[in-house]
Amino acid sequence: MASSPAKGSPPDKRRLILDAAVKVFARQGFNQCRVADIADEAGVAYGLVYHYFRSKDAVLDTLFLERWNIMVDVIGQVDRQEIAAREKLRSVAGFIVDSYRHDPELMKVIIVEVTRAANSFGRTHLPEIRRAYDRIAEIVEGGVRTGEFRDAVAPHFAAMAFYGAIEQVLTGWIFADDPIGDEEFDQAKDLIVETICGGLNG
Amino acid sequence: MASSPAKGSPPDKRRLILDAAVKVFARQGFNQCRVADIADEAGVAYGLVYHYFRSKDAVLDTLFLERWNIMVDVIGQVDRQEIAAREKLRSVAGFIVDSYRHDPELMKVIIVEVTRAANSFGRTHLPEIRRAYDRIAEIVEGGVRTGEFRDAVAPHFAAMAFYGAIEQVLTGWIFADDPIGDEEFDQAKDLIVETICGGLNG
Amino acid sequence: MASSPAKGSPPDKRRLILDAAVKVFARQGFNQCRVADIADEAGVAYGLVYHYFRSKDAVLDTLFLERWNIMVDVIGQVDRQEIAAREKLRSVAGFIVDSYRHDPELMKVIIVEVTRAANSFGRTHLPEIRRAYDRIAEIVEGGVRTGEFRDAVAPHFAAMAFYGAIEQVLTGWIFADDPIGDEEFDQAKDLIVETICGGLNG
Amino acid sequence: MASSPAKGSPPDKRRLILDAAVKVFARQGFNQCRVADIADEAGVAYGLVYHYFRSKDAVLDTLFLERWNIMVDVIGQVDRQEIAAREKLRSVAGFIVDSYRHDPELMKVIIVEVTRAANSFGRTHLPEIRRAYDRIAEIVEGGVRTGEFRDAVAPHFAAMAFYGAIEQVLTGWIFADDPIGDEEFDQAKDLIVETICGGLNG
DNA sequence: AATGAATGAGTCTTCATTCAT
DNA sequence: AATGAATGAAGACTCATTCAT
Repeated sequence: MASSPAKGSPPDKRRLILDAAVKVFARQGFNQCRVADIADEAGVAYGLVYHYFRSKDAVLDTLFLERWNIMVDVIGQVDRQEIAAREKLRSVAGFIVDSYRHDPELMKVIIVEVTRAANSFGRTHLPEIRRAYDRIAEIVEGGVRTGEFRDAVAPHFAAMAFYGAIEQVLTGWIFADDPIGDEEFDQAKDLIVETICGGLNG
Repeated sequence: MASSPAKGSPPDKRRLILDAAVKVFARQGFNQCRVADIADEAGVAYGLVYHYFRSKDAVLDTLFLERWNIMVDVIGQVDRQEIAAREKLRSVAGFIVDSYRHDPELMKVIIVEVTRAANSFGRTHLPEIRRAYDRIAEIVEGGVRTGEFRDAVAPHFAAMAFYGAIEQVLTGWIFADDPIGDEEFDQAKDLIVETICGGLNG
Repeated sequence: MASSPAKGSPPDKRRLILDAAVKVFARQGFNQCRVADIADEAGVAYGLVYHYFRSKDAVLDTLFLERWNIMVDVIGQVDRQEIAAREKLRSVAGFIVDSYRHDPELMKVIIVEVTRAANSFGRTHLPEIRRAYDRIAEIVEGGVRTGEFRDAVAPHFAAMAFYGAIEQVLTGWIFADDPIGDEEFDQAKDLIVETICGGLNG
Repeated sequence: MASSPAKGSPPDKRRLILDAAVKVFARQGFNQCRVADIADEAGVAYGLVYHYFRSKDAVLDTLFLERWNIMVDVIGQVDRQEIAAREKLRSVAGFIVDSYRHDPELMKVIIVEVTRAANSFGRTHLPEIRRAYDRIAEIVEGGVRTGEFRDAVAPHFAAMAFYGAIEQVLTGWIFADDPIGDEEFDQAKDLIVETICGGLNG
């Protein structure tokens, strides 16, 4: 989903390129697409991509960091709220699911091309990726401290299970052939939290 | 970790190539490595790779299917055992973790290059990938049927959370700089099951 | 070394660009530098280079012709003086050496990018280049006519040896890592003439 | 002029490429020619150039070093002969002129693209280039030691004048439109030595 | 089976030049 | 005059695949 400039404002070509890149990376994959595809999709000249970005890699770096940093910030904000730990996890899961609902292509690119790409962008952005996990772990830690969560599971480990569950659900949607309905999105938020917090044994 | 031929038997060049490919794919990534790297690592001539495999893709296909089919079989066998559902999940988690312990490079390749590669091998092998999820879901289903698991969480969804948690833990190891100790592997098996079955609330 | 406008006069952007081009061509070579480098070095906008010059080539053409025409004129003036042929050659060698001393970067550009560039600028400016050789040859011819020089060496040939020796000395300086001292410049003038006129046998 | 394989031997593609590169570099200049031009001229596939050479640069490096090292060796051998210093210079001038006569395209490439290319190959090959000058200087030094040459001119300087004169003559031929006759080559050898040793004053 | 030379399409990147303001 | 965004052609290099031996 493309960011739209204010009404009547001149088209921001840089933004146009980034939005086009999301579409193309999502459709064909980073490695399978050519820079020309991005330019074509954006409706700009080939060279303009290189006017705004050092390289094809830099385009993906920019896309990832823009979104990922927002997510990291949100997780931090959520943790600072005065609500139950479970509600915090609910907010985080909700934010990530809504991120996918709002811009599935961008989230697909982030998950497929970055967070699991251990030999390329995942390695490059390891610090940023870990920062997100750490912040989720802090939420769990808080829950353990207040006694809301039991300490049978190490916070860092719980964070991995929680984020892993979310990413797996998103991966399922990414692979799905049919569009995902709103109910499914909302259900997912609940189920993720219910599974991780409530457990299967209940 | 390479499969070794019986003592005294002639070296199976095809196996040599597959084992070399695992190393190279794990080290550099499928897209970043060249066919020449595989041949070099295997110590065989360039052209021999094409004698045994139709294409570079076919090498990865072979590696993936060899291992993945074993896993799918194991999950099925586990489900047929007369044990508690939670124990079944424990066995599955144990098998996957041990797969990583036994051959981390192959598991890295499978996770990084296939199960999340929505635009390339993940798409191609979607049926096989889904079969594994389905079998895990069947285990959960069985647990719900016997009343061991509550039905607050849909089996298919629980399977995703379960497998997602495992893959996230493995991804953490994949990205780790230091080697993983045996205790950590064993602990992980327990924690995954404890998290998914017991939940954080306990 | 940049030409400076009269005190208080507005900065001549065209001159600024030419002087910057000399620096950049000398530092990186004509082919290795970009038009942006020239604009940056001059501190002007990219497009202004194209306001004053038709092309990147035209910048070098201008630089070359500005200096080369002066040299050709000087050689002509020297020849018209009533002095010994050897003194004329001494004046020409002195002028070229001083040209290098005064603006080594411009001379580097002229020698490296034009006078030996048989497939690009050297070909384009062949008439101008030959005019200089011809004028030197005329000096030698005069020396032969007056009996000062023997006729064992054809004037045109002597001119080539003379100019070749000078250019080789300059090339040595161009390649040198350390700055050249004033004594070395003055010595060179004498040695060039002494070598060509006196010969090694003496 | 291409090196020819022994009769009946299979065509050495590497040699074919080098010989083609000489032709193309001489005709169009190193920067103006494309790698495809070399492959076309050699009648081989594009990729084969990169099978035998790391880069376009490496092709020129190889060409230069092959020939230049021979020249340096020859100068050393000449100096070890028991002949007059003047005869040694005659031999060196003769060898260089004959090198041009035998393969004018290669010599053009060496002079135009390397020995004066202060920002690219000339800089890279500075040690080799200087070695040649040094050996010529040693010849002059020997002449001064035996009293054959006067010591009014420093050997290193005389070497530059000598080599500069030769290169200028070759440059004249390089720029010439008409082919050079055998007499002109032979004359040049004598005139160069006569000019540098005998001097214009005689 | 085994070798490695040969092929050539594909693509990122560069950069001179143009143009709207 | 001055700016710098926009254009797009050009070219080096890569590398999967083929093939002759």
